[in-house]
Amino acid sequence: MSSLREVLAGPVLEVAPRLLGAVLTHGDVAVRLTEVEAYDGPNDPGSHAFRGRTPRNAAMFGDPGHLYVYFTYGMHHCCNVVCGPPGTPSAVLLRAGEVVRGAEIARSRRTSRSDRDLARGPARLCQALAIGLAENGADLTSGPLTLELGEQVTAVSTGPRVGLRGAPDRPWRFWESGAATVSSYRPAKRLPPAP
DNA sequence: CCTACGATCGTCT
DNA sequence: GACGATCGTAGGT
Repeated sequence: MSSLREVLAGPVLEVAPRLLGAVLTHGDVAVRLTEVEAYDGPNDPGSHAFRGRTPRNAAMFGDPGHLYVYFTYGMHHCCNVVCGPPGTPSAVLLRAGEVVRGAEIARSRRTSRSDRDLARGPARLCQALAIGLAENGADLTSGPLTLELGEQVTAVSTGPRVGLRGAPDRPWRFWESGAATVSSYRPAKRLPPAP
């Protein structure tokens, strides 16, 4: 049986689907992951690390098994699990999951009508788990934030990533087939019609 | 169900 | 100075 850190140190495209079914816990709230996206560091025009290391993305260049959290759209946070061999800035964006513990608390943090939507979407997942910049770089093998691999999910679907422009479409989004909590797909803004 | 749009600010050009 | 790994609401079908 391999440790979490060993698994996360593998190639990002192998790690990402293995995270489906894993449970991320922060204090009293826990979320079982149903949708993730792979970001392959320097080879990936869609990755925050594509243009090298900056203060914001520094956590991606750290050891696997840590969190990379960023702030976007002036109001939302998204979180990634850093993976790949140490120093390779690869990460898996946690896009959605189902709240399996602490639903009461998660509900109080969110303005959502249904429990299904509590952690459905990357920023909602962060809200439900109270993950913000304070958690950037957090070690997932100790402390209040922990990640536990679950039973391997066998029914996995793949498709293009969400919300990206300027990156070739790569089927690097993975979700548990049929899961109710998978985020709704919003295609990237369409280009204006050619003249 | 769907598409459209405003919010709001850190980051990098 | 432009834009974003998004969300919630509004309104139409």
